[in-house]
Amino acid sequence: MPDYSEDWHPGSFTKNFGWGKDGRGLAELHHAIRVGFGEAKGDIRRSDFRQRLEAQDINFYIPANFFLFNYSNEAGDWICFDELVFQAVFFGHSEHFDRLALFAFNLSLVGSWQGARHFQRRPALWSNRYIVERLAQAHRWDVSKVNADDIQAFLDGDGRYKAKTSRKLSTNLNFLYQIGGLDSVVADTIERWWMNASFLAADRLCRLQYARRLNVSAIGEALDEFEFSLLSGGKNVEKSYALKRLLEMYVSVGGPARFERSVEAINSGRTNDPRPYGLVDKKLPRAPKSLPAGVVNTMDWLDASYEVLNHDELKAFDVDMFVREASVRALSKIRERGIKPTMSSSDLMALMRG
DNA sequence: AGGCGTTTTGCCAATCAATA
DNA sequence: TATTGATTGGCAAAACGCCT
Repeated sequence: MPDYSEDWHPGSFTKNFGWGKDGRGLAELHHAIRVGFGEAKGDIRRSDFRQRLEAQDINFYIPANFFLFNYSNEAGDWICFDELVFQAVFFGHSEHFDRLALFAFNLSLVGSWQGARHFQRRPALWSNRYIVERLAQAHRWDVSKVNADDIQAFLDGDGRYKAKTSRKLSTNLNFLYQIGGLDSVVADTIERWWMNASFLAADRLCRLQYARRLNVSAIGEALDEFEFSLLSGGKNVEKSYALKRLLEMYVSVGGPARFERSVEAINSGRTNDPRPYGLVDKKLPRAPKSLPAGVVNTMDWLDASYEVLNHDELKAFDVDMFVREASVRALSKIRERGIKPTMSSSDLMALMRG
């Protein structure tokens, strides 16, 4: 069980990352991960990641110590090729990435490395508890109540926060929430980032052995313990169904081992397209789950309830795009037919469907 | 617009902790 | 105890916002 009585430290979060200006979201983080991993398609040395970032004057502490997953063994310190890295390396920067990265930050499970202090395993518990204890519980998901002053009041009123100042951390965190899109994280609908977030959380809980076995119930219990639903915008019937289906898929592709399996499949020639592909659950047509090349070919669970998308179809399947196009189509129909201000909403819906 | 007080941002120095 | 490396906070410049 997570220990929420642990002290909170700002870590290097009072150091500034340099997110860039005007609506670029977390593009700099996306870029940093690509720079750090280079051509690698598997775990890399923390020192290599660091060297590559510092060679380009990119702050190393924020990506490595707050967003990515670290572990060490006899051979040294490593950074995992997990779902967040997969999404950064194989897909261009998008809002899907920003939401996923913000989720990774809030989940705050980054493993450890040689010389790390104990509290650094959960480097942003202050954000994790702000989301769960303040936004979800006290504010009942009213995102409009989130601002630097509210974050600061939360920190100042909590004995677990151990630092001399709180203003800078509060303004920095509020800034991250704004550019990462916290307002869209709080959503009832199932989006692509949410599906990726379930894989990301599963990756980390498996790696940390909080999920002791690679099966749906063990991972599901670990996700509950670490409040996956609360950190990803709340629970509903559709999300519960989707999570179960996603975990079945996750287990079938080998869990954290899916990336190694993909590399093997490509190297051995068992798959000829090295690009990721997608699966769409026909009951959840809003969002496909992207998977690394070659990991599902032999799976017998892939039955008629899933649609397979090749890489190009996966790229084209963008919910935002779909919605935008649908709105444009509906608008032109409205103009054609001459909309009246007295129309009821059901009339409007009928028009949009037509 | 221009002046003025306030807040934010980013740089980096002081401090702190780990290791040799 | 010295050295190295990471964390935290101080500070000043820049940006913001609120008046005339």
